[in-house]
Parts: sequence; structure tokens; C-alpha cells
Amino acid sequence: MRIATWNVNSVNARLETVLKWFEAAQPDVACLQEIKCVDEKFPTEAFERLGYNVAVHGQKSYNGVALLSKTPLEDVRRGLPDPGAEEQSRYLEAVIAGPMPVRVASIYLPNGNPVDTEKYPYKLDWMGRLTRHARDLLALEEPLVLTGDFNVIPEARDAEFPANWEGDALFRPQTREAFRTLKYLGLTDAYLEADGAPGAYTFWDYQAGAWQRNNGIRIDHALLSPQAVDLLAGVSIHRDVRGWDKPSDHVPFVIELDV
DNA sequence: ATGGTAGACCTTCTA
Repeated sequence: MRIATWNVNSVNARLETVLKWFEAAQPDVACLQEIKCVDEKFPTEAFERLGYNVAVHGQKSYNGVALLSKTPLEDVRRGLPDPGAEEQSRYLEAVIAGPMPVRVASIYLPNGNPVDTEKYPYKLDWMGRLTRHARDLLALEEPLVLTGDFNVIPEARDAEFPANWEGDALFRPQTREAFRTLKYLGLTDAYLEADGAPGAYTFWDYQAGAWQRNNGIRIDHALLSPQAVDLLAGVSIHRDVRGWDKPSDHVPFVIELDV
């Protein structure tokens, strides 16, 4: 089972590029982030034509996540538990039906910049809520994949120019500590487990020639329960997609499970 | 030290 995650930066502005990649890469499951539209504006029919079942948790203008699967999506959950009054659409979870069901979550963790605004505490609070929910999911002792745009640079080796990110919400010690707290519940970073070579990035900013200078960071992750690690067969970062016409600033990250 | 790009949008916010 091939499970992809991709922050597409507007699914409608990017639809041609997204469909081109889907036809080439043929993921069984895909988690999209930053779809930037409400549910009714999501191009559901285009994905159904490719054979996918579709679940969407959209939002006007900003954020929004989706889950696509060749087999049915069951037990769909939209949003984390304990939503606040101004909840943003950043979490969508479902069980991928099959002989070995796999629970998958599409995650768009808050960016958190600028750090001297309410955005940073919102990020840390959201990470706390994700961690509490992940603890409950791990208690189920089933194959679980938490994947998406975490907006976290886990270590200096995950940035080409780590000094550029000092003080940034993606790399602050508090952010990295919160990410470790999540992982230390018993989750495994699929990229480190299956490959781990440094210099592998999933995001290059549109600005200041970041792509041309390879000023990249690894912020799109897949965290696996022990039962999912047992199935892990490999990972791949589709770096070349960043060089396509009208690219997203993120590229697809794919994990392969022996299911 | 600064500014650079992209997308959706109640020309400004978010990243």
C-alpha cells in the first residue's frame, strides 16, 4: 500500500499538476493539505474518475485537508477532539478498508509564525491536542499512520541552512520538544527508519530562489505506530515535482507498507 | 540587512 502526503497549496489552482502526479505515482492513499477550499469546491469528481474514494475537511481560503483512497474510507473523523471556538480545518482521519485495515490521518499542523503573536501558542496548543489524541489512537494497537505537513524541522540536519531558521516557529526548541513528546509516545519517523540520508527536503520556499539554492527543509513527515513500522517497506520523496511548472512549494512524500 | 513569491481575497492575510 502506497500512502502519499502532499501539501498542494490550493487544490484548485494546482489541479492539473496534482492529477498529473497522481497518474504517474499511482498512490493507493493520499493525504492532501492546504486545499484552500470548502468541501463543495473540492474537485471530488476529478479524483473519483481516477478511482478514489474522497473525504474532505475543507475551509474557505485557508487550510483544509483531504483523504483519498482506492478502497473505502471508514470511521472518518473531522478535526481533533476538544475543538476551540475558531477551529481551523487541519485534521482528517479515516480507516483504510482492506484485509489489513490501516488508520491514516491527514495533518496540517499550524505554521506558528510570527512567534510573538497568538499564532505560536495556537501551534503549541494544537500539538498538545494532537499528542493527546495520538496517545488514545496508539492504545488501539493497530497500524496507524499520522502523516502530513507538520511545519516542524525536527533537527538541524533537516535544513540546508539551519542558521536561517533560528527563532522560527518551525525550528524553535519548544516546537522541536513538542514534536519529540509526540514521537516518544511510541511513534517512528518513517523517513528516518527507512532511509535517513541527510539533505532530503520536502519544502522549498517560493521566495529568494530557495529551490535554485536548494534552501530546503524536511517538514512533511509520516509517524508510524509499532504495528505500522512492522509493515514499512520503503519511503520516497518526489523531489523532481518541485521543478515542474506551477509547482507547490512542497513535494509529495510517499511511504510503502507491505499490505 | 533586506526582500523575495504565491494563492485566495471584502487591497490584506497567510505561508
